[in-house]
Amino acid sequence: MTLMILSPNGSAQDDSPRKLGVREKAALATRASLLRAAIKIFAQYGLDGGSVDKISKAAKSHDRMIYYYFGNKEGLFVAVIEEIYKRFNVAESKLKLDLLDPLRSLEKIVQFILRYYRDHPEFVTLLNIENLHKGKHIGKASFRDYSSTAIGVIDQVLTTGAQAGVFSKQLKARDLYMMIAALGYFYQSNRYTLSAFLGENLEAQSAFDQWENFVISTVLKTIAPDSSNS
Amino acid sequence: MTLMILSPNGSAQDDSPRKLGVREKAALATRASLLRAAIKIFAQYGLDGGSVDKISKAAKSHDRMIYYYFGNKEGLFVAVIEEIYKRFNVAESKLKLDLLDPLRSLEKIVQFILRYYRDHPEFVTLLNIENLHKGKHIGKASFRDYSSTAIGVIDQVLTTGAQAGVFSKQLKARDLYMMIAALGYFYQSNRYTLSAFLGENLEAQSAFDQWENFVISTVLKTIAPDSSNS
Amino acid sequence: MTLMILSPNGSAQDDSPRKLGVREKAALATRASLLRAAIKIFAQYGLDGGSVDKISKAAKSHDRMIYYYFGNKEGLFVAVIEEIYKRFNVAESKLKLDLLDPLRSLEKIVQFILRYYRDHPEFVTLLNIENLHKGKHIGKASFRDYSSTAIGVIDQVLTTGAQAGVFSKQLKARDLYMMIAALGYFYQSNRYTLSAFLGENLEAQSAFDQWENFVISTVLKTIAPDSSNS
Amino acid sequence: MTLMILSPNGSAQDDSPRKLGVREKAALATRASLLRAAIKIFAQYGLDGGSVDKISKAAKSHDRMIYYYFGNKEGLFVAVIEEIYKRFNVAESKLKLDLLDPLRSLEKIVQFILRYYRDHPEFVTLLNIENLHKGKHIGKASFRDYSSTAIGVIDQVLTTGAQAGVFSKQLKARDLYMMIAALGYFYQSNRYTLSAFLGENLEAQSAFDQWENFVISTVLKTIAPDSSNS
DNA sequence: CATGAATGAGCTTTCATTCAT
DNA sequence: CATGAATGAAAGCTCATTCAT
Repeated sequence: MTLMILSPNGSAQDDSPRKLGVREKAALATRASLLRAAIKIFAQYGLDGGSVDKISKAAKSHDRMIYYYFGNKEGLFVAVIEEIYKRFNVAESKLKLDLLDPLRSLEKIVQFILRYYRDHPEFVTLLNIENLHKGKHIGKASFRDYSSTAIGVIDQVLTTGAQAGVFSKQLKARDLYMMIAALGYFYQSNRYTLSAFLGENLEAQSAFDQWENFVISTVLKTIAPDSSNS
Repeated sequence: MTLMILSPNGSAQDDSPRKLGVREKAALATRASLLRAAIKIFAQYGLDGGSVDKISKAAKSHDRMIYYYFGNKEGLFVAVIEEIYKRFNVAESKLKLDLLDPLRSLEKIVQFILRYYRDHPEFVTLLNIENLHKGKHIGKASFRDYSSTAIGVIDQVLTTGAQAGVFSKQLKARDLYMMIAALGYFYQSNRYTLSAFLGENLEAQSAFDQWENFVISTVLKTIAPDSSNS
Repeated sequence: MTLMILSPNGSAQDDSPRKLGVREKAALATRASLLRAAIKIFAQYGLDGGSVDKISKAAKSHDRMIYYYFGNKEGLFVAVIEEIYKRFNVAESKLKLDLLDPLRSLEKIVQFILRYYRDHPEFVTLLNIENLHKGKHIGKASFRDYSSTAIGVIDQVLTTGAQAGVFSKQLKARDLYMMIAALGYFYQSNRYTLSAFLGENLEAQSAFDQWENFVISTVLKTIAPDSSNS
Repeated sequence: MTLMILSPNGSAQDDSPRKLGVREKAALATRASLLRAAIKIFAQYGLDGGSVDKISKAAKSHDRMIYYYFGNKEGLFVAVIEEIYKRFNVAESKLKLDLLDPLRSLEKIVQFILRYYRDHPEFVTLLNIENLHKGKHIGKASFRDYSSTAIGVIDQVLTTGAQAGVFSKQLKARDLYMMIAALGYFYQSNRYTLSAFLGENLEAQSAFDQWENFVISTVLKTIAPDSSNS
């Protein structure tokens, strides 16, 4: 469920639902359909603007079903937050890193994060919505500490790199993680106001590529051993 | 109207309104009061959640006045976006930088941005809202290109620093500006979800101080001349 | 569904709803009640003046139900137009005419139309409203071409009368129909301004009787074979 | 002020405003402009839909002026009703009839009425609106009995025709007037619903011409001496 | 497991009108 | 003679949610 370190333990399947009846299957399908629609509609219209009606119609279901499966609108949004983190984690877990090459690993991590944000704007949007609501729902979501594992991986990379003498020893994994996330997130999240100000379309492929290169080089500079101290 | 470079030309007073009648004064007060209330309420409840009723009541005025002065709710929000940018700019213009000391200047710019975001959460929140609406309103706002002047200042600092041999010549001001903004903005904007994940309260003074130091040192590392290239 | 020609085929029951549950019955009652109230309120206050609130209250229901059953106010008005035409048609279909007596048939048709307008002022009023709105709703209503069948009957009467030598052959049924409708409609529709001008109350029974006689005699003169041509 | 009978007494100028100051002129212009705008807007949007705001803007004036000149919205509508009757009368007064040719005179009267309705749809529309409001405003308007003079003229024509032996003696002028008005008015007023039903565009020139011919011939048949009675 | 019916509160906006200058 | 400011009521409509089958 996290950045995989060359050991594909794909066996982990906690919530294994064995042998579902046809009705249970249909029920799960309805639930999944509502959840998928909710992600789309909430990302598009916001939490207030995304009405249960819009969602149930997008899912080709009925309002009532949302209450049936998620209790109420808030419960649905909690499930949405859970789901998008789960998806992020699943994607993250498919990242294959070679700890023997920490520089390359770090580059890959940066690339993964920046591109995930770019390719999943609903993830960014929904996190923004949640922060606008002061993190009210995330506390009610039930998931194991995902992000910390991501930080753990960065920590491992940092440690390996430091041992190899290519990285500075003083850096905290948390800071580096936040730095990468910030540089990727901000670019995506604020692309509309930024584009207006910079007079430049940040959604263009070239702009993104340039930014990605900048972030990678900045991150590498950040972890480089202090030359004046050596 | 921008980062002031040691030349306090505070005299500029463009739209000087001379001799207002008592009615005109009251009218301006009503408008200003509505705008102030709108900033507060929109930041608190969002664009959908911040009803014209809540706003007009917070301003001790009436719904109708919003339509009188701003046309409609959207016009009010456009005015809000304009206003918060104006405020940011006014604050920015009070920053006094000594170009002879580019390192210190850069440090001050970073500090200013990070602390402005921290001390004006409504600025961050409202920009998020605007981005959630795909920058729909900012295009309708009428203001001179603010951010580019900010970038201009950074550009000057970078050039001065490069001439003095303390900065790398290859860095683009735009990238550096975005980097600083991203690191400051993300910390503030995503503090709720981040706090949940890191298991750490990012609103604590110590957490902020630590992050500020990290950002300053990272920025300085980023602009440092490439030692291997020297 | 039209002027019945002595063949009472009252059996026709197309949309037979068999065995309704108690809920479904109540639902239909709610819908019907809203529609009835809408006819009354729209006729009384006009389309703008007849608020959904007034209507729902008159129907002892709730605003929301109008949107539930009719989509919006406009949809409700479309349903109203449909309904009043349907009612007119039902009444029309009960008219029993003897084609062997075309003179008497024509007289009966004139009487029916004039008296229907008089006894159903809401029909006239609502048609006026619709024309004030340039026929915007009638296009959205779904009904089989009613009026043309009415014209068809007049056509039959005219043909029969012409064959019997009592009617002129040159008259178009459409023109005769419009003439009768015009004479009946105008009297009812414009009775307020007319009364003011003529200084005479057109709502008095005697005034109506006199007008009815005038219309009948005029119609008969109109269809009479041209004496100079005989 | 009425159907002129070959005696152009154009001298009648009651409300002669002699020598206006420049301010008084401007004031009258404002008033006239508002009135003109009101006719247009009321005809277009109805009494409820035609807001004082729309009207004052269309007149390039201000809401307040409506209250200044007409007291309130109702007063404005009363003035509108007055104005359109006045206009109709002015047009009517320009009709030149030769009483020595009653047949031709009648034809001309029919033509005048039908064409006036066609060319001044706002007249028809506004009368409809007034009738929808049960003639509430017309009573408050101050004008001399216009329509009765029209009837008077028809009466003269009828008398002359009867004396000449070409018209029936039994016809009442009022009935004939109402008949002509009805046939012209209904065609114009109900053209939208009629067009929908007849499947024929009544606004086409050819349709109007045909109807005009029908009305003229019908009117002539109506006043023809009863051949069986002669 | 799913659905149509119902509810009451809330939303943005427009309205006719009056006030103060 | 004209204007900007202000007001309170009401409009059409959407909302999240619950009820009864």
